[in-house]
Amino acid sequence: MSPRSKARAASGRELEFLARYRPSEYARPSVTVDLVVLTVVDAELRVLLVKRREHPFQDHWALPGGFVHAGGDSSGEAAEDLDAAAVRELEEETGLKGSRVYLEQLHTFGRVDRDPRMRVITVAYYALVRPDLVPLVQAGGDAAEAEWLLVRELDSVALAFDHREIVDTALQRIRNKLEYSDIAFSLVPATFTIPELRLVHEIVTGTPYDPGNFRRRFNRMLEAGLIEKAPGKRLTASKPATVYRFVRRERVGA
Amino acid sequence: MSPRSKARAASGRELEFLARYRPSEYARPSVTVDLVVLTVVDAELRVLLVKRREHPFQDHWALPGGFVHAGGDSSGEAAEDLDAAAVRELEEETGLKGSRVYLEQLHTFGRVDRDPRMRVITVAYYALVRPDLVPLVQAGGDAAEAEWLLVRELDSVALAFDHREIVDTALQRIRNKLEYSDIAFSLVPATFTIPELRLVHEIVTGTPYDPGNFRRRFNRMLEAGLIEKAPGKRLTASKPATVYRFVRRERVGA
DNA sequence: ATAATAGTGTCTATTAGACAATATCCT
DNA sequence: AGGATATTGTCTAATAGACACTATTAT
Repeated sequence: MSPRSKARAASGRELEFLARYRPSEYARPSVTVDLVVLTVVDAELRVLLVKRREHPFQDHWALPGGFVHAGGDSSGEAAEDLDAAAVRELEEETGLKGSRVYLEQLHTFGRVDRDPRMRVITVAYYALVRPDLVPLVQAGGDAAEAEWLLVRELDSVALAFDHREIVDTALQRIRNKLEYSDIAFSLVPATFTIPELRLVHEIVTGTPYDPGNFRRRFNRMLEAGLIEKAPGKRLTASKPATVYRFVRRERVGA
Repeated sequence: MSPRSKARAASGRELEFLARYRPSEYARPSVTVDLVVLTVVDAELRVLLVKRREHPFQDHWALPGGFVHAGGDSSGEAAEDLDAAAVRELEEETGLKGSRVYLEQLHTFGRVDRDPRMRVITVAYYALVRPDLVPLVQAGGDAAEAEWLLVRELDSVALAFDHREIVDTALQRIRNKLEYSDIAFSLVPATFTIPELRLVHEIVTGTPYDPGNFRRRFNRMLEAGLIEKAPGKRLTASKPATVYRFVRRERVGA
C-alpha cells in the first residue's frame, strides 16, 4: 500500500477561490456501505443478513449497511472515510470491533435502478469473522432481526436489492484470495490445528484437500514464520493434532 | 461474473410506500469517476493526465474524470450506471470508444479531505489502451490540456488530490494481474509478435524476461486457443518474428 | 487391541528459471 | 558472409497432486 498523501495546505489565491465555490448543479446520489460478513461455524460457510422491516423489500433478507456520513448536514454526524463508515456499520450492526475482523473493500455497485426509492451507490466491503467471535454478535445488534444464513442455501432465499450479486462477488473474491493470501486465518479461532484450517479451505471452496499435501503447503508458511506452535490440545476421538497460532491478525482497508 | 439481478416489479403496498418516501436527511456526497488510462508507447509506460485550469490544484496534473450523473437534477442528464459513467468520461476526455479499451473498476476512494471543496467520493477505474489507438486520443479531447506522462517520472510531478495514490493502486493491480490474466493483450496492437509482448511485460513490471522461457509460457496460451497466427511481418534489422493475433478483445466492468 | 486420525514419505507431472545451441532473416 | 535476433533445447529446482505408509492417541 502506498502511504496516503496528506491534505495540502491551501495557498492564498486558492483560499479565495474556495470561499467563492458553490457545489455543482448535479444531483448527488446517496452513498452507502454494505457489508458481506462471513464466517465458518459448524462446518458451514455463513453470511450475516438482516431482515428488512420496511419497504422496499420488506421482510427480505439484506446485507447490513447504511449511509456514509458525508458531514455538513442536519444529522450532526461528522464526515467519515469509507473505511471508517464500514467499521462503524460493522460495530453498529454486529457489535464486533473493526479491529478484530478482517475487513476489505470489495467493489462499488451503482446500477441506476438498484434501489427503487432513489439513486444509491453502495461501496461493498467484506468481513471475515472468526467463529469464536460469533457468539458476541448479538450484543450490539440493531433492533433488526439478524441471522447467519447458510451460503449453501442462499439460492432459496430472495435477497433485497442487488445483494445477491454482491454476495456472489464477495464469494468469488475470497475463494480466489484463499489460495494465495492468508485470509483463511481470519476464519479460524486464535489457535487452530492444521486439519481445522484445512476444513475451512474445504468449506469455502467446496472441494476436498489431500491432508498430506495441504500440510506441506502449510509447513512452508510455518517455515516463513507466519505461524508458530501454541500450547493446548483438542478433545478428539483419536490422535489430537498439534495446535498452532497465527502471528499477526486484523487489517482494514484494501 | 454472476448475471445482474433484474429490477423487481413493485407490488401494491410497496408502490404506496414509495410514493410517500422522502430521501433521508443525510447530506449526500458528490460521486465522481476517475480514470487511470495507461498505455505503452515507445517502450515506456504512460498515463494520461489532464492539466487543471482551476482551483483547487490549479495547473496540477490530474486524472481525467467527472461526476456520475445521478439523474433527476437540473442538468437534464439521465441517470447512468457507474460503468457507463466511466465509459462516457473516457469517450469525452479521450475520444476513445469504451468498446475498444480494457476498462475495469479499480477501487473507491473517499477520504474525507481528499477534495477541499466538498465531500467527493470517487470510483476509480483503470483503462488499458493499445498503442495503435493512442494517436486518436487528441480528437474528442476536452478543452483541457491532456498529455501522456511517463509513469517512470511521476515522482517529479505533483498530482492533484489523491490521484497519485490512485495511480499507484492501478499500477499494483496491473502488475499483479499481468501475471495471471490476459490484460497484456490490451497493451499491444491488434497484431503483435512474441518479443513485442515480452517487451510490454518488461516495461510494466520493470524486470527483464528470458526470451525462451517467456515464449514457452506464451505457447501454452497458443495451445489453449487464445492466440492465432496472423499474416504480416515486422520491418526489422534481423530475423523477423512471427506475427500473432489475440482472439478476443474488449471488456467492461470487473 | 483397535479405530481413527495425525503426520511422513514417495512418486509423477508440471512449471519456472538459467542458460546453451541452433535457425532464420536482414544488410 | 556476418550480425542479430528468433526459436528450440537442456538441465535443475520448486511445487502440486495422487497415494501409500507410519505414528500416536482415545476408547
